[in-house]
Amino acid sequence: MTEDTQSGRRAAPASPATLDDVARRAGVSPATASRALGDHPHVAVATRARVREAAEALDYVASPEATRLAGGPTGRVAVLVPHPARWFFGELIEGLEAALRAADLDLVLFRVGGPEERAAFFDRLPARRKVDAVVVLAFAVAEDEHDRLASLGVDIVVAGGRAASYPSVGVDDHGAGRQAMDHLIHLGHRRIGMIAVENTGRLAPDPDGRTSAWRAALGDAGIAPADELLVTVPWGGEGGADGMARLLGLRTPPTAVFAHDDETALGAVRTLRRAGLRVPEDLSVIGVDDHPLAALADLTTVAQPVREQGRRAGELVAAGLRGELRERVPPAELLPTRLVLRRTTSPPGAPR
Amino acid sequence: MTEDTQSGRRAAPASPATLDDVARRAGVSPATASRALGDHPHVAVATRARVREAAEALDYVASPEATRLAGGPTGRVAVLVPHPARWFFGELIEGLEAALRAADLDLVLFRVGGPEERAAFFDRLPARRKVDAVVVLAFAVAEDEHDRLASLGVDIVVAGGRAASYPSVGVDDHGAGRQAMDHLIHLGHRRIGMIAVENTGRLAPDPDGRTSAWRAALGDAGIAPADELLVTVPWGGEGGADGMARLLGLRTPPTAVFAHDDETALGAVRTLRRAGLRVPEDLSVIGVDDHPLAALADLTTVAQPVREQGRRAGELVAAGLRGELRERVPPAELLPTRLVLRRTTSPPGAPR
DNA sequence: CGCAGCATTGGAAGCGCTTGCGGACCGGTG
DNA sequence: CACCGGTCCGCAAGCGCTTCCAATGCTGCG
Repeated sequence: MTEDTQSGRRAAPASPATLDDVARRAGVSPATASRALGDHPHVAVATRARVREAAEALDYVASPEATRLAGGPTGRVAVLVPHPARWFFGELIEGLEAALRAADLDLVLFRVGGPEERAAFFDRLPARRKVDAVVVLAFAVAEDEHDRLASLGVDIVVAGGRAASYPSVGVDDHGAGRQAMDHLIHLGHRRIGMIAVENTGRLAPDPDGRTSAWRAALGDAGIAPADELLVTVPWGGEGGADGMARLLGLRTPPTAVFAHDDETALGAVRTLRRAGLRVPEDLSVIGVDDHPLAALADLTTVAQPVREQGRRAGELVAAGLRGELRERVPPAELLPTRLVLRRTTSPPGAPR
Repeated sequence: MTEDTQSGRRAAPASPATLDDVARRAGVSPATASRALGDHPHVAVATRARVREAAEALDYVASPEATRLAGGPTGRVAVLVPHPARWFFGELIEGLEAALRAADLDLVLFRVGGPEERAAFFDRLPARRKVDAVVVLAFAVAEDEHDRLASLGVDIVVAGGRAASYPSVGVDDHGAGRQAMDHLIHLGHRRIGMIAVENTGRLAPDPDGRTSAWRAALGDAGIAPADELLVTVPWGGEGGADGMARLLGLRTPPTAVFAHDDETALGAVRTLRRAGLRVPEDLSVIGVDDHPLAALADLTTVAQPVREQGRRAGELVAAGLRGELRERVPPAELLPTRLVLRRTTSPPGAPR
């Protein structure tokens, strides 16, 4: 901390160039400089160029604080994520980050995982006065939370799911579920179990999409959905393992299982392996997501473009901030999902 | 946009209470209000209380922009992360977020994954003037990058690895590697392969830690490390699968393999399964991390407290910002790793 | 050739908060 | 009783940038 070496002046950070510096260097007033840099109309091209040059030369970066204080946007968007460490959310974040970066927006992360964290966020609203928009990652916003969010007075977009009152981009969970179920049914399965995950903290905007698909697909195939075949577990591999164990404990276990997601499915597979059952010969398993490790486990699944969902959401935010899509009805974009055949599904009671 | 209802002033979001409002309500000057709220000395207790009340009543939140503009800190810390979607980084982020939130600091995420992204970041330095500190997540900062970072003029902390010039918190990679290797050697393995991962983008502050452990452990056991047993692959399950395939292609394949991390190990396991080999009967595999899915695959591994590393780094940042640890030598905290025995390792050529 | 009309640009007023400076007051001291 | 050293508190000057308003200089049309 005592290295004010070179020429006595500290490194750049001590006093970054200000707009005034740029203006002076370009030989214009700060007002004009501001307009030039901000791409405002009514600035001569030559002037604009000169200012740009000066800014460049001085390595100028506007102080976001001052900009904001004076009425401009903050250039920041809050991202509310339940579980940053889970693959699904991580992908969403990556996509989002790419889009936001392209739009020159900063991503401020807020975790809203457990109930307390979540309550704390909506209560204290730490993002208040700090961002231009907020992106909600795959969780349903409750009525009261909706109000709190509204009090931020900024645009809101949902990624990784649908939401009634906000623009959103996600996949058709019910449709994805149908793809999985139809595959199983086409293979000839009649007794199909479902491992759903608990909706703690009201995760997933469309919590029942996949489960309802299970029910609907069965119904359409003329099979009465037996309630005992639907088990609900905590999210994760362990949950999936437990769920599978419960299913195996039934008088007549299913011949195939549709797991809410790949990690749950992987857990189910472990239980089967440990029980000495072969997959898919003895029991088929299918998940949703196309998690990278699902490929390693040769898990058949319904893939969804997660990163893409994040990216689109980011673009939506950027567009909104640019003033576009302002008056339009909240668009709900649905990206396509597709069945990925691997080796955990096969006709019942038959190898291959 | 046309609801300027009540007495001409917009709804709450449009005009949050300002310090002036608070001051007026408390019957003092803004200056005093500021001091009262800021816990400055020389403010009568009664006054302070009155201001506090007023602030409370008005649901006042200082405008961070104004605060900062007037000289305060930004209350934000930049987090540089290569791959947000990978489990390791996700965990790091979760831990970091928790610590920063506790310190009332916002987390601004910057991805520095691919070479271009990385160059872009260090070139444009989008975090400039926007944060009070930066946390580097598990990648080695190059010389020139170091300089750029320094030009930000803020504290820097490394999480998930070691770094010569910055305070850091991570694990002893070499030590972790030794734990894995020693386990294999104790089991009686002599011919042990290593699947290392490419250090693209100069990831991992201590890129050679685990590999050097492989070499050292072998040497200490009186075994000459055969170069053919060391294969380097791109990070990920597929890489691990390829690496294993290469190892199997050797004239004399190893009887055990130490994979750089769990995902790589999982890939190796798949190759073995597909080759019809049994794990661990025919070949033992061990990884590092204790990825949640490693448990599902019954993978033996060396666990490292990832989230904890993030948390500690966050605390370090907070402490630094509070002015503590200012003059101390950059501390390099090393958290403990531990061997987690599961079912992918056993004595060579012998089940169980 | 004169004037309206528009493109440009500068002046200046803040945005909301922190703080140096100094005034008003109070109790204590010589 | 005048004066000193504090304690409290208000004034006002910015922090760096945006934007309203007005001023300037041209251009083009009647």
